[in-house]
Amino acid sequence: MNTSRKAAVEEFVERMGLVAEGDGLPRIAGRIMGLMVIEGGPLSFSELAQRLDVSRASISTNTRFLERLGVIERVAQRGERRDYFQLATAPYVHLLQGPVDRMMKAHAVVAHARDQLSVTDEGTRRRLDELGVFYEELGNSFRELAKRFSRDE
Amino acid sequence: MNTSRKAAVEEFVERMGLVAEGDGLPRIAGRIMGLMVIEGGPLSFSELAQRLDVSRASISTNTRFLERLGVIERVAQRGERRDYFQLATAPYVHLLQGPVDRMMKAHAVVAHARDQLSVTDEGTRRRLDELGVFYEELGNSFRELAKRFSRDE
DNA sequence: CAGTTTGTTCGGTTAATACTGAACGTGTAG
DNA sequence: CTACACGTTCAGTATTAACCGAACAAACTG
Repeated sequence: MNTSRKAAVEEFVERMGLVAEGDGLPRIAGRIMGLMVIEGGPLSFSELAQRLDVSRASISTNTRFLERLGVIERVAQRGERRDYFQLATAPYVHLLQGPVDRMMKAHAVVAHARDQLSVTDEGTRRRLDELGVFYEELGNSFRELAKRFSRDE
Repeated sequence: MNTSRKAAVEEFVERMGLVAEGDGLPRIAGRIMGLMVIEGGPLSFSELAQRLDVSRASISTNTRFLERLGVIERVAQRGERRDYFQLATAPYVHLLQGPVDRMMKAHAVVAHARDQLSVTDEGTRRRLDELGVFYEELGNSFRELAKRFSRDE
């Protein structure tokens, strides 16, 4: 039964890798997240490399990446030299920052275009506004979600 | 002054290409969208290739892509053999379908994992639930936005 | 019927980037 | 002091996918 659990965990970790890839994150980052969701406790650098069967170099770059994002945090173990990692509090909020920035950027692109050439044609202005509202609302949704997920859970 | 407008349009079109790329769409698809937002009217296949300085092959694949997505539609011109394209009604809703699907998929991955090994550890179950809720809520937000943008605008 | 235009499809090239192996610096243990 | 463990960095490799040119079928023109 332990073997089937192990298989299930591995499957989940792999799938989280693919999910992450779909969101534009490196696959290994997703696999790290997946493993950390399963195993709560702090995992050592080497343990990650071993369990995921991945080079230490990749663990280094991806833990730094997730750490910088705010999804995981590096913790020290008393008397241990190794680095340990665990999920940050409210880890998933930080996954929304990238999308929020992208939407703001997109909105700015549209607004800039509107300022430059809106005068000319009425239809153009209307279509630019619609597109601008789209990106704006999308950004707002992400921000609201982020607010929700920063409080609780 | 016409030259500056032309430059502004080109800049916007290029930037829309980059925005699209950030959203995981092919750059040319974004450029097509950008051009169509500026020029309202139906644009011919050849015109697109010409204005965007892009191979007809790319126009073919990307118009098909956007058409399939529902963002643009292929329209006929009386007595014309060429294909013309224009923005669909409520074009941007369809850009949300992909994200919605991805979130549902992600949620399913988490739910499946939860079903297989939730029994064992309490913390694991909690963390899986949190992640599941995250994807679920994200999907819901996309759906709500889609509903908003399918009505008006 | 020959020749042209239109859009699609396919094979190959190119560009971006995730990942690895190896070299390195630092700290620790024997 | 030598040997090893740990994490980072860099250069090279591999993989993915966007894009193009060319060959093609279909439809129209003279």
